Amino acid sequence: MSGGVDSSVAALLLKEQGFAVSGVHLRLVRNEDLGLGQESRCCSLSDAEDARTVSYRLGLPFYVFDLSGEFHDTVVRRFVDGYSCGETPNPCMDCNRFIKWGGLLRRAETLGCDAIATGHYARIRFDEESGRWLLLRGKDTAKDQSYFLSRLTQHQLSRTMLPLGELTKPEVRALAEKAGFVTARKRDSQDLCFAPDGDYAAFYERMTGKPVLPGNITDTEGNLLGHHRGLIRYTPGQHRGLGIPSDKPLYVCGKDAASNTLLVGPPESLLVSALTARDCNYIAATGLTEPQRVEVQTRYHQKPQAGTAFPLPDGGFQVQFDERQRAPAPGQTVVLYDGDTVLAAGTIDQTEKKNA
RNA sequence: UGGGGCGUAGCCAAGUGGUAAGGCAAGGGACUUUGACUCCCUCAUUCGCUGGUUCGAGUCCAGCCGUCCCAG
Repeated sequence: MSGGVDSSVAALLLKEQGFAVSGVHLRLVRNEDLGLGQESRCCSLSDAEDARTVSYRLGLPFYVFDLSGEFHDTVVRRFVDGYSCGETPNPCMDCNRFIKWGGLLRRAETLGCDAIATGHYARIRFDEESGRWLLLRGKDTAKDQSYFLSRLTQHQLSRTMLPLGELTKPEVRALAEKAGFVTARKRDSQDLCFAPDGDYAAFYERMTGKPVLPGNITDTEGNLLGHHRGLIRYTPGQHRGLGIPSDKPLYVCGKDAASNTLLVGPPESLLVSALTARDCNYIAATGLTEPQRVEVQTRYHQKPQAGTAFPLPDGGFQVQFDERQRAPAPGQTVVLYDGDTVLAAGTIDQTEKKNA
């Protein structure tokens, strides 16, 4: 229980359905260790208190698991490493994969629990025909979070309950309101939980002890246009923060970590015709054996895009888009769908900008 | 030193007598369990300076300063 509305209602629903439920709050960050203030969003003291309050109201035993060590060694480390390589990591994906369905699931199993439950908007089904656990979009397409769960393995899926999968956000808020939860009206959004001030560069410097170096900004022809304040402050497709006066707005179209150079260009320079994915997870089938028509998301809350997925020898896949896509970023997650069903997910490795 | 051009917000740039467009940048907000995108709002009592003409000047005139080009 994060201390938000969704996990509060998830607990409520399971309790009402007669399950033996325990409330668990994860402590992921020790602010002191990271040199942060007290207002870290999903790990703050007040969020833990809110989770505790809801648990008590429901009469649930309540635990706080301190997974900050694992969190640091997986999520934070990969975050830092990703930026070091010039990529754009997705720490929330890693947190699900290594923490919630890592340390949390293991502890739950050790304690004899049959499953863990979360407040994600997605659905899990067992498919008799294929004998596989399937991950489906949430019924509330506006809040669908299957993207973030696309890394889950068959075992993890088999041990997971998502009570909010058939509900909409307004319904969940109404249930929370009716139950009198303190979390009923808490706002949805949150920044990265371990860098609440939004200053990634400062966080990176604290964690690595290495300074973030300024460098040149050039166009694709190599003309010097300005200077950047450290490559990690920028990601493909980004527009804000470049500080370059121009007749048309400019966007980040590439990063060269070797020369510490940021490449910028017009919107057309961002279009990608194909990408390759590494480190892939297959859900609906054990893998990809032949080219397959798919719907693709390269970011959360994106309208699915048509394309064709081709298997790669290393177990990864390549996606060729029907229409070129705007700024998919290496390091981010690409998810393949068939309608509401998640087929596979991978980490974006390379992107191709050839005209298709 | 002559001749010509120019000098409007951080940058670019409309505006030739009637009370300062727009773009880029910047700041703020919305959206959002990652990075982004997007959207909305804000942003020159003032037009290099000083005088003058006029009911009224960024717009006309004079001088000065600055800058660019051509002559040299």
